[in-house]
Amino acid sequence: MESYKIPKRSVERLSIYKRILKVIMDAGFTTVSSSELAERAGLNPAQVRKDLVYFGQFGTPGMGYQVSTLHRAITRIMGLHKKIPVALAGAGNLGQALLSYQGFKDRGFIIESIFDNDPEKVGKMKNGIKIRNEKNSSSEIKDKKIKVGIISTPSSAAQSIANKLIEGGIKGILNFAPIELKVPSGIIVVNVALCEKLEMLSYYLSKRKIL
Amino acid sequence: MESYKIPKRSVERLSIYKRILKVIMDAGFTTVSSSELAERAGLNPAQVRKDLVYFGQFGTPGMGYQVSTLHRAITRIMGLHKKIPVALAGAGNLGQALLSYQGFKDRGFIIESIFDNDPEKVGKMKNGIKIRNEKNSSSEIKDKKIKVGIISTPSSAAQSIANKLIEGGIKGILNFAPIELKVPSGIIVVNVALCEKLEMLSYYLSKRKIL
DNA sequence: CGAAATTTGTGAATATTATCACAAGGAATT
DNA sequence: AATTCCTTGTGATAATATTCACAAATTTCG
Ligand SMILES: NC(=O)c1ccc[n+]([C@@H]2O[C@H](COP(=O)([O-])OP(=O)(O)OC[C@H]3O[C@@H](n4cnc5c(N)ncnc54)[C@H](O)[C@@H]3O)[C@@H](O)[C@H]2O)c1
Ligand SMILES: NC(=O)c1ccc[n+]([C@@H]2O[C@H](COP(=O)([O-])OP(=O)(O)OC[C@H]3O[C@@H](n4cnc5c(N)ncnc54)[C@H](O)[C@@H]3O)[C@@H](O)[C@H]2O)c1
Repeated sequence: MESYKIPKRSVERLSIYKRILKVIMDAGFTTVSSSELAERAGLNPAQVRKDLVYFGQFGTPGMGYQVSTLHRAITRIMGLHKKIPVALAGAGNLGQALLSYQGFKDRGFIIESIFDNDPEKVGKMKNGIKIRNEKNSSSEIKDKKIKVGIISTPSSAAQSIANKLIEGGIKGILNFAPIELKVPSGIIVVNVALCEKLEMLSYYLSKRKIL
Repeated sequence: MESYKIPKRSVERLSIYKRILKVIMDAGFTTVSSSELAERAGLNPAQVRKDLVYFGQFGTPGMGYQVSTLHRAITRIMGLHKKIPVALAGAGNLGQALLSYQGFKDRGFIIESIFDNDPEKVGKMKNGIKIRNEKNSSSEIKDKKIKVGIISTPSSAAQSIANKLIEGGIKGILNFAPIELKVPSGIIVVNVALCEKLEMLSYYLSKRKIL
């Protein structure tokens, strides 16, 4: 049923290749080899080729890859060629940083709804949108047909807001709260494990007797 | 030279176990089994046991793990039992969110220096610290003996600020800029690949014809 | 045009990670 | 104290992921 088994890591790297291709393209180069890409991404050239071949044959032996063609192909493969409306739950410190992040817009992710439960915040405008009460999130998401949600509430509220988003029709969640969300099958959750990363850093530095 | 090869993933999961143990401890339980931990972390019980055994034998057959003992052990293994001074480069949207994040303090990460290059920001106070000009970052870090840095500048500035931090004696970097930093061997970089995560979400949703 | 130089795509070989499955250890129960 | 019931730690096995290495394709250059 699944189109071949493509490693999750390969998908994540696709995003990295796209970013690097953009840089190369802007620098005026028209072709690039797998070893050049690998060098810039800190990977093995064979891995770059394997990753790309999961999605099609983009290269020309003796020459490499057409930068703009490959960039466009990856953009399309990842579904980034059209705008994606997004709902944001939790307009706190992190939520507001995400709201004003240009990089999301550049990639086509448009935040179209914002939810919070703080009466101080509900009703206020942010980035041209009115912050709504999280109680109404399901129906608003349903109305706006939004499929992607970002959770940046405290972890205590994350599961309940996830349920509401899903009830409203959200199919994919980017979760910043340090908690494993329980979701029905078919719903995709991607966690941004920020604290874990910092703690990993602490581990490696401690091990080397640096801290 | 390296003490056994412990998978990076195991280290990251250690951090997850610690978080879950805290929840279980606060709920008043004194012991926990690998299957309970696995259930809550969305993992396989054997994996939980394997992960823990990399670091020591903490369990009692027939009973499981002593919650508080294991929590303390992990905290120590990860070097989180003492305060860790941190330098933050880039006091923009994200940087300011990180600054006011209680979770970092709770985990012992104390931001003691902030650098920016925006004359509007330099000199202003944030969380009780004066934002310094990034030009002076090396010497200030050297003076304060800070070993951990967080980079939340635009990616165009990330490499140069990384160089300065390292020059000042920083050994570990948590990097939010979407770029692969080049660093001397011995310096540890952990990337928070936020855009990649969102793009992955887009990919999986597109593949399922949801977007 | 033909030879040399590149560089892809890929099967095979490694290496790494995750899961299974069970003997052995210890707790709880009678 | 014997029995039953759990649950660990771990060797064996399976699944994944990465790297090697090379034939085939194509460009470049003489
Ligand atoms: N800020 C960071 O740098 C950072 C770093 C790592 C992880 N995180 C995680 O991200 C999440 C957000 O962090 P933050 O610093 O922005 O916290 P915050 O407290 O500043 O913001 C949380 C926001 O969520 C709102 N909220 C609470 N309950 C809600 C509900 N039921 N529905 C909708 N909104 C609700 C609050 O009113 C607040 O505006 C937390 O889970 C935190 O652990 C944050
Ligand atoms: N904000 C987000 O939600 C988000 C999400 C994903 C990734 N990121 C990444 O995080 C980084 C920061 O994002 P942001 O939204 O906070 O950007 P921002 O523009 O709001 O902030 C960047 C800050 O860095 C400062 N700066 C610039 N050059 C500097 C230098 N050489 N030394 C010190 N400081 C310098 C700027 O003055 C500014 O204050 C970027 O690389 C961005 O791609 C941000």
